[in-house]
Amino acid sequence: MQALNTISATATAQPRASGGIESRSPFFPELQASAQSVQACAAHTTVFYEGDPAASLYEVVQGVVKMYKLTPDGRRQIIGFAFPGEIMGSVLGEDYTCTAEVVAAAKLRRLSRQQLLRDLQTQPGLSRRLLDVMTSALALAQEQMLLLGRKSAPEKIASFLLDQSEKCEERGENPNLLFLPMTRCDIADYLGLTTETVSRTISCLKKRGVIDLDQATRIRIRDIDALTDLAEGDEQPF
Amino acid sequence: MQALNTISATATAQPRASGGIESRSPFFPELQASAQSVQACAAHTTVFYEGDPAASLYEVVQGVVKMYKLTPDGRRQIIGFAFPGEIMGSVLGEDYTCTAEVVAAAKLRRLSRQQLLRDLQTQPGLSRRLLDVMTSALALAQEQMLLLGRKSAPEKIASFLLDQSEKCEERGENPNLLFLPMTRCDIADYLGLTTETVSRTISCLKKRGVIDLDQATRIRIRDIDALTDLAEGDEQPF
DNA sequence: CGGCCAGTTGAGTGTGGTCAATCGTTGTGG
DNA sequence: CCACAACGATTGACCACACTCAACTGGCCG
Repeated sequence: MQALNTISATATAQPRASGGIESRSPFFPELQASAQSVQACAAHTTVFYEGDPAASLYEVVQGVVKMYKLTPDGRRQIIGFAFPGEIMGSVLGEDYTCTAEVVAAAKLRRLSRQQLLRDLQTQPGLSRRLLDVMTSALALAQEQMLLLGRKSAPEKIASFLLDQSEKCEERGENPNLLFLPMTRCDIADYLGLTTETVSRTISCLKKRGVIDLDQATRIRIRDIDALTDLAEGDEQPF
Repeated sequence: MQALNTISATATAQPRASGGIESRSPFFPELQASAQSVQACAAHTTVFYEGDPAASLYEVVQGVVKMYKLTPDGRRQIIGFAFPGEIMGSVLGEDYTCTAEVVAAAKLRRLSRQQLLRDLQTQPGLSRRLLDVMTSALALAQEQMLLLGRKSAPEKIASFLLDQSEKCEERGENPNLLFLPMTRCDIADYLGLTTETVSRTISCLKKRGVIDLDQATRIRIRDIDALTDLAEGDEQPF
């Protein structure tokens, strides 16, 4: 399966900014053996394709990668964004279940799946950590299903911004100043909306004074309580 | 969780009409120790609540259980239906991430999570099997995100019916004769629709001759190719 | 300067939701 | 045993939220 929107991998220098996002330590420190290499990938590079044999897993060291699935006619659903410290691909799945494409210039640590499978036998703690990763991935997926199936556009946007804010906080950054390296179209495909609706809803939030933005990729949260209320559907959307 | 159906697919005995779907062997045969008991649960019984401490895991031996999440104002998203052979709850999560409620009279085998955690240390193959279960659960969740975010109502219904048909086939039953123990409202909450839309779409499929139904809970697939085309969005919905 | 792309904004439409009435089945109590 | 209540399913009329199509803006780079 090929991605429709696989834009030519022009090595465009990503407009700064993702510099701050970097994981401090490898996620699986015990796996130096199976770590093949750390490679740098420019934006729009496709790391792997859905349906291809899953030879490797990748740990995001720096940058952001989006994972998505496509319908036969080209509609896209972004499954998630992988930030530094996160793992893409699964140990036991024979094929990739989604396509991974670099959003903001990234460094990826490649792990051999075969090697990992062998390590599973010898390293007792490893499967436990993998289980841990998958447990939270599954919980996140369930939360996203609730969002996709039952939330309105304003609720989706508010939830997304709050999630990003939390991620910022976990990285020790200012949770009120979000840098969003993905495009409006990416956000739309993540939330089950269109670019226009994303743009409109964000404009509306700005007009209300809930958020503020100078550039499209940089959002300041002014009223986090209003955002929380909106995410939970407590408040009138418009 | 298709991997869960790696149970003996030999037997074809399909007992009593009201959903006497039953798995013949426990999913974790090595876990007789941690298996507390097998309890019978009537329809509408709640097995566990989202947010409660996850003391136990449950294997569905017979019947069907739905798992769902709620928004603060009561909207519901069904995360999945658990059929015989499938596991509910996770080993490493401290709290349940969703609520589980019996759809069709069920028998559930309870497994102590504490005991399972201990068994993880001593039984080398166990974590591998758990990883396997979670891997397919995650793949399924991703597929469902694509459905919820990007498919139209007819595509959702068609996809759902095909999924159910596949499940039938894996159980060794007639894949063209579906028994759906869940209500239209359950189906709607699983697909991110309303009961009315589910009902309308099913009626439309019937009118077109794609499916046939005498009772609401029993659907015969007459034209599986048309259904496949519809699920992929190849065909005009109406 | 001009092309390109992401983003924004506007106008109009349509899919699916809301509200409401009716039908059909099941189960219960007089 | 039948009447009736309760509930799920179906169908219709209408509406609104989000999508489509389109125009325009602003930033970036050749």
